[in-house]
This record gives sequence, C-alpha cells and structure tokens, in this order.
Amino acid sequence: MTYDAGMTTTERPTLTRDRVIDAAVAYADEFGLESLSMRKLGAHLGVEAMSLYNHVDNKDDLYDGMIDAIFVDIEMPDAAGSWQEQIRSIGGAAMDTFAQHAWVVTLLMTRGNYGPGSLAFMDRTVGILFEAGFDEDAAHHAWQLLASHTMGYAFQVASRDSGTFTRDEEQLAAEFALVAPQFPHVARIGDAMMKCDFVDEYRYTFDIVIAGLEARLAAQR
Amino acid sequence: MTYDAGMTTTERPTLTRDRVIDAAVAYADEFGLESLSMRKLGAHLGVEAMSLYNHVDNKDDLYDGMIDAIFVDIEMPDAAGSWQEQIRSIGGAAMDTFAQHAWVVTLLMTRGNYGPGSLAFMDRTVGILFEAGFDEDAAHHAWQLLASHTMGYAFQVASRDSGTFTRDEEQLAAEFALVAPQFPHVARIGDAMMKCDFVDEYRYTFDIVIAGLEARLAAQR
DNA sequence: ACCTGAACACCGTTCAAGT
DNA sequence: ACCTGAACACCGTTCAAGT
Repeated sequence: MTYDAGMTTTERPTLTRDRVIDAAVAYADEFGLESLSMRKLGAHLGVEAMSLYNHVDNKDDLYDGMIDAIFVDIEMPDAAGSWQEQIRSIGGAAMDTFAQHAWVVTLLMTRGNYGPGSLAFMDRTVGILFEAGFDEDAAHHAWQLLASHTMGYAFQVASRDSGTFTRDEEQLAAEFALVAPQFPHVARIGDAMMKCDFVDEYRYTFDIVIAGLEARLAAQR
Repeated sequence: MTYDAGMTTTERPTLTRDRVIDAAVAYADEFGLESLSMRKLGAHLGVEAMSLYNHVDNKDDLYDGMIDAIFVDIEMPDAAGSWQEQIRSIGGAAMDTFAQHAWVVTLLMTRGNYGPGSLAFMDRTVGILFEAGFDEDAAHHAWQLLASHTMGYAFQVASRDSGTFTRDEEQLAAEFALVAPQFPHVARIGDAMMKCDFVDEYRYTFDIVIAGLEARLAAQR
C-alpha cells in the first residue's frame, strides 16, 4: 500500500503519513485498538509521540486513515457472473477483512467514514446494483439493507474477536452458563450461539437478503 | 426503574447502584457517551468521583449497568397476533429505544452484554420463534439474522445521531458533496442516503427478513 | 521541515484517612 | 458503611525551542 520511498541507509526510515497509519494498523492488529495511544505508537516507531502530529492532524485523523487503509485492502472480485454472485462475493470479501481486523468494525461503528477507500468500495457495490437494473430508490434501499446486514454480522464477529471486547470467551461462557437457567429459551440455543461461526452464518443468511432484493427488482419493473 | 427508597429529608438522596446508573444514562442522553467520566458523573450527583466506586465496581461495570437499564426499558408488545407480527413489533420497539439512546448501540457494539435485561429480551424473542415451530437450529439462525439485521440498522442510526459520532450532519454532507463527483454511483444515491430515516428503512426491509424466516420454517417441516 | 521536552488539562483507579 | 483528598500512572494535545 505504501511505496517505502522514504527508506534510507539509516535504520530508521523517515516518517510519512502512510507509514504512521500502517504502523497503527499493525499495532491495533497485534495489541488491540484500546491500547493504541499516540505515545505508544510513537515509541513503536522509535520516535516521540509529538512527532506523529507532523503527519497526522490528531488521533481522529489517524483513525480515519486506519479505516480507509482497511477498505483499500478488501480484495474486490472481478466483474464476472450475475449481479447476485458479484454482490455475494463483495460481501464475503468485506467480512473476511473485517474478521481479520476486528477493531475496524468498532472504529467504523463509533466514527462512521466517508474516506476515499470506503467510498470506492461503496461505489463499486452500488454500480453493480445499477447495472443489474435497480433504479435510484431501489439501489438505495438495497445498499442500506446490504450494509446493515453485513455490519450486523461484522459487529458480532468484532464483539467476540476484538481485543476491544473486554471479556474473553471462557469468561463469557461461564457467565452465560450461570444465568441460562433463568432464561429457558436462550438456554436451548446457547450452545449453538457459543460455537457459532459468524462469517459462515453471514454467508448462510445472505441468500435471504438476495432473494428479497430480487423481489424488489421484479416489483420495480 | 428505581424505588427512590433512599430519599431523605436532605436535598441529596443517598447514593445507590440504581441511582448511579440512572444518572449515567441521563448524562449520556444529554451530553453524549464520550463526555461521561467518573469525575463528571460524580460532580453531577454532587459527590466526589471516588464515591461512585462504593456502588459500582469500575467504569466497565457502570457501562454494563447502563446497557441493561436500556434493555429493561424496551416496551415489550403483548403476546397477541402471529409470530411474524410479534417479532416485527419487538424489533420495532428495540429500534425505537436504540434511536432514543443512540449511545447504547455504541456500548453494545464495543462491549457486548449478557446481563439480565438483554437476556430477558432475547429469551422473549427466541420464545416466540419456538412457539412458531422453529427447532433449535432454525431458531438460532433466525435469532442471529434478526439480531444482525437490527444491530446493523441501529448502528447506522447511532452513527448519525449519537454524540459519539464526531462529525455533525452538515459537515458530513459537505464532505460528501466534495468527493461525490469521483464516485458517480454513490453520487446518484447520495441524496437519498443523506435524508434517509433508518428507523423507517428498518421497518421497510423487515418483511424481507421475515419472508426468509418463513421459507426456513417451511423447509424444516 | 521535522523532531523534541516540558507543560496543560484531563482520565480511571488505589489507598489511607476521615466520619 | 460510606465519603474524601491526595496520589499514581496514564491520556491527547499545545507550544516554544532546537536542528
């Protein structure tokens, strides 16, 4: 993603915006979003925290950069196959990336984002809908539905996987087992919930959403 | 929600866990989640921050209490009508509450929660599915789909409405207008997106999800 | 132009001391 | 039993000073 143009013979390459953001992404991947601070990121880069402010406006700007870097990383499928197949594989690619960098979901959910990376992703998706014949209104509804469906599952992935999530899996299971008797219906699906793979679950229910969109497209004609 | 049992003749009622949590909820409603600190909440209650620790383990515990208080507040519909109608009105009630306290979505998304309030809510919903004839497997998938769908839209509501969201609406629209020309498909639905009511949008697409669940139920038989 | 050190105004939380 | 004040180990960010 970055050209490494600043690499010199000294062991510490000069700082650039991209390098700061990439380091922040790597740091969040390794240590979790909640332990990312300007001071620690600076130390990680062998620099005082205050130097970062030469390349990034403030921490919010850093967050925006991190989100965008992740969106750029989503592997876009080539434009082959039906619109249903294309939409499905775009969604799957996004979920894979979200599962890999769970912190980005938290960031996205608390901040939102309209950087070039996320907009390019969105443009590609909406373009497929237009090509399929959706009109403005239907395309808008479809995007909203697809985004909500994807973010909903991504949230569940992030809730379980992210370092931001303050309880670990065992602790969660223990808490759950303790209270389950009071909630008989929940108890019956508790086991399935605890070992549910949300990425699989997402793909499983995707067809329902696609079917809904097909019906909407047919109704429009 | 609280009995006010600690009310005395003095102007400052004695602190209780419920009172601390209720005050935190009110504070987040008024000033936003990001400006809620133990020190400010203490001051708001006419007490030093450190006093709060007599009623709450730490800030995470306070957060858990706040989430649960909101779940308890969701107005549950009475058990009349088809399962489709019941599920629909439970979802609508949850969305209304989330829209009213947008910060709770952020909290839920960054922390998760299995307190008595959220479990009771979940138990009620899953109970309706069982009563409708879903088996364990189908009920689990259905819950996951409903939860994701709801949380996905709730996230969008929260992104726009919450004080946590760092940009305001005008700023967002301005940013959007600036970059839209580069993203032609997004630009076509941009207007609809900017003035979209997510709660309406949620209800609009709910039928698609219900239809999918009906098909799943039929396939099971 | 970029990096630094000290400083400012905050955090959550601990702990010994008060009543 | 509950509340307090001082303290500790952190934050993000500003700003004048260095090179």
